[in-house]
Amino acid sequence: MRVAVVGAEGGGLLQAVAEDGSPQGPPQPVRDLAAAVAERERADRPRWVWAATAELYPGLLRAGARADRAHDLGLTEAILLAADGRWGEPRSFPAAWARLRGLPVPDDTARPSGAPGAGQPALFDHDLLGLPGPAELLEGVVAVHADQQRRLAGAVPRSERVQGVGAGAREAAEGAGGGWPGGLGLLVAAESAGALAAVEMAAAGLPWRPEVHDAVLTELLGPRPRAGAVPQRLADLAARVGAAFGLPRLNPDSPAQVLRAFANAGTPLPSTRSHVLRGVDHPAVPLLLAYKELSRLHATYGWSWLDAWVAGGRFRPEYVPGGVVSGRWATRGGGALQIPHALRRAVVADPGWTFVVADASQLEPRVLAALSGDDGLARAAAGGDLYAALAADAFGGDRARAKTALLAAMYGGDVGQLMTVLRRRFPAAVGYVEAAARTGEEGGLVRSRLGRTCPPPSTAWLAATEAAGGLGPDAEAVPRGRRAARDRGRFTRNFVVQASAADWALVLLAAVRRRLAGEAGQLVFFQHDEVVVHCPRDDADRVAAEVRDAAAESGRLVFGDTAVRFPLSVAVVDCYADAK
DNA sequence: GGCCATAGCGCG
DNA sequence: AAAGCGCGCTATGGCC
Repeated sequence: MRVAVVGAEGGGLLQAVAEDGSPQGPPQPVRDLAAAVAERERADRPRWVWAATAELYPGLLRAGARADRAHDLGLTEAILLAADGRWGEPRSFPAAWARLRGLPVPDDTARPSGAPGAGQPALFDHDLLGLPGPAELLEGVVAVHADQQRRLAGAVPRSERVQGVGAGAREAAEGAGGGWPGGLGLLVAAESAGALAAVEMAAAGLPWRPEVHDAVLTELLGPRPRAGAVPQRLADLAARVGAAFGLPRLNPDSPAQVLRAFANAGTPLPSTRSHVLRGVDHPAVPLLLAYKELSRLHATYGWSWLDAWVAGGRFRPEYVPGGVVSGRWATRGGGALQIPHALRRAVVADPGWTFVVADASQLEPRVLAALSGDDGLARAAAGGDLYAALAADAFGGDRARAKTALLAAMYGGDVGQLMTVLRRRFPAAVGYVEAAARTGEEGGLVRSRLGRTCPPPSTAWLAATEAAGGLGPDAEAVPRGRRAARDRGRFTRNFVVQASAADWALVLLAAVRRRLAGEAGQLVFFQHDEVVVHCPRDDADRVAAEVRDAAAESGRLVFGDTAVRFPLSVAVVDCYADAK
């Protein structure tokens, strides 16, 4: 059971549609959309079909209407277009509808920034679309949904549709148990569930104690300075860095000035990166390293961040599901996915509540094992410490070398000998990523386990590689083209692993969300391979068990029958900093 | 004044 | 030990 929905001046329109998108009754006008949605949710638990979860759901949720399932037309359109190699085309609902009707396609307009909920974006305003009213808007939602269901039914997992995929990739994919387990349906459902979770997490907020944050800053930087002033500790360090060079006016934030200072001191450096500085013997180095670390903390997550992003004891980032090409999430403002470990002290559960923090251990190598169907790697991934098992199996017990080799296989580093060992012992796994790299170098497309598709090469890339292969290329064109090809190979090599890991994590998130429905506990954070649930202390053990079950469920749904395990490390802690 | 590229580093 | 992948964010510094 599906119900298409559009909002209109507080009320809205609902219309039941079948699985294939055909209407199953007349449009039903409602005066109070949230009340109508809540009632229908209780009665039928339908899948809500709407233009964009991020636009419609926050208001519904605020008014008390929680949705269990959705079909987000914009997110689905993006997945379908990408699967066809059509990356640059606008993917919003209005764009999809315009394409369907053969009308000029509007650009994807950026959502206005600002406080969540403030100023409703006009993206789906019927006036802007030149439409007579919400009835026509509903017609569009129904039509685009039906079209997407047709395209989803036709999106058969056949890798030969992918340009440039060599036989190796095809065999590797099929050897793993056959491409996408259920077409793109699972991906689309998980993407929409993720969008619901994102809105709910933004509404719940991550518990955040401003006084603890302030105490951490004060301990590291000195007391909060007046607006615009530099904290004492930073001013001291900057002065001492300057003194070490005999340059009192040196600005440590300026790489150019710092490079000049080192050059004048007889130590020319390629850059002022920390790892370069660490190899330099000069009295300014430790001061500079300390300055850089504290300066970053102050600039990015200092008192102004606290003022801007924490209110009422909650940090409310704006998540952007599917914001990364690999399907990982991004955030808009607040830097929620880069919170420094030092500040996780400030993430403290409410009285009587606690956090269940669960993160997937060694997710990407496990994903590679499951993707490639490599028996040896799957054996190593069947237990707790994959790298230790790998080391015992093929690297004479040297865990560090085993880890380096496997990371290089997934990311494209050059580790010479280690790769030879890896290739001999785990031919399917290495073959899988190398086929993906070859496809990328040739300009082809690769896909995640659930069918999320990488972007095609840019026109600049095509120009660079064509210039290198053309007749009488100039001397610089050849290395430039080769470099472009290699760069893209590393991207697609990594894409198949990172994006499949994102598939798994997204399905995990959806499974956790479903298991928590009706419970007191709430998802409050999701970071690539990690979920955080805020729950009453008495529920923590049950929540931890649910999260573990959700991980096993995600493994089955995404990878089917595999020996590979996806263990979670689960911590029940009152403070986020105490997890792992 | 705003815009943009670059450098650098936080997270996974 | 560092580097290979994906991001967001800030400061600098050149440009219009």
